[in-house]
Amino acid sequence: MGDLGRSPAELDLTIGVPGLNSSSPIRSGGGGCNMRDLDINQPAYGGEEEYPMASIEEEEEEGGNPRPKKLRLSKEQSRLLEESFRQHHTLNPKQKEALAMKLKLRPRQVEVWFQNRRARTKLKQTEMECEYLKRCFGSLTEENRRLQREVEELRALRVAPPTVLSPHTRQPLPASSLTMCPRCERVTTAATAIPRALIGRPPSASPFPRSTAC
DNA sequence: CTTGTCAACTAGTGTA
DNA sequence: TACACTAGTTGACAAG
Repeated sequence: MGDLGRSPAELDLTIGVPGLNSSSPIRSGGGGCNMRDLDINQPAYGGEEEYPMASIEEEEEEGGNPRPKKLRLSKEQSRLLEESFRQHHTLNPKQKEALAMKLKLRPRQVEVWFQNRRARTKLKQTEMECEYLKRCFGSLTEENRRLQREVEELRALRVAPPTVLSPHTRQPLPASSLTMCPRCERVTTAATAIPRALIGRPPSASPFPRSTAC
């Protein structure tokens, strides 16, 4: 992250300049700056490949350099690579070669950049997925708790029969006087459920006629 | 000194 | 078998 916030003065200091001697690197603000004192076009690990911007160091250190110093791509190189990455996440050999030429890098560097870029993209996606799944887990846990409470409440209702007040006397009715609509399963009293047309029928008749229940 | 970033590496795997 | 890719790692470097 910190790299994105670089000051402009730090950026274009180490672009390979053909013919520039390594003993006189370009630096900003005079001497003493330890940032970006490298030519980004230096090949890594002694550079067995031959490429337009072969480094001075390559000539100097033929004999087994342990590991090259850290290279940093310039702002412009990064921008072009990002732009290319937006168009396609992988490169065929021709595209790689062309892009490398354009950026004055070795194809291997372009290839590595794309590999790392894909890895970063995937990591970011994984992190986002992780966040999403965490949120899902949270809401499902909450939903689960709510449903558990509901189950407990319904269990309690089954143990103790419901208390229904008489619409006439406002007194609790005995459970035996309650009946349930077969369609909507709503509990009601026999007295209120009997339609007027059925009044006078034998008590065995259902208060919910087949065609007119609820 | 610690930590985060990133170029560049190695090892392992899939594919034509 | 060669090549391209991914995952994991290393090491340089900057910033806090």
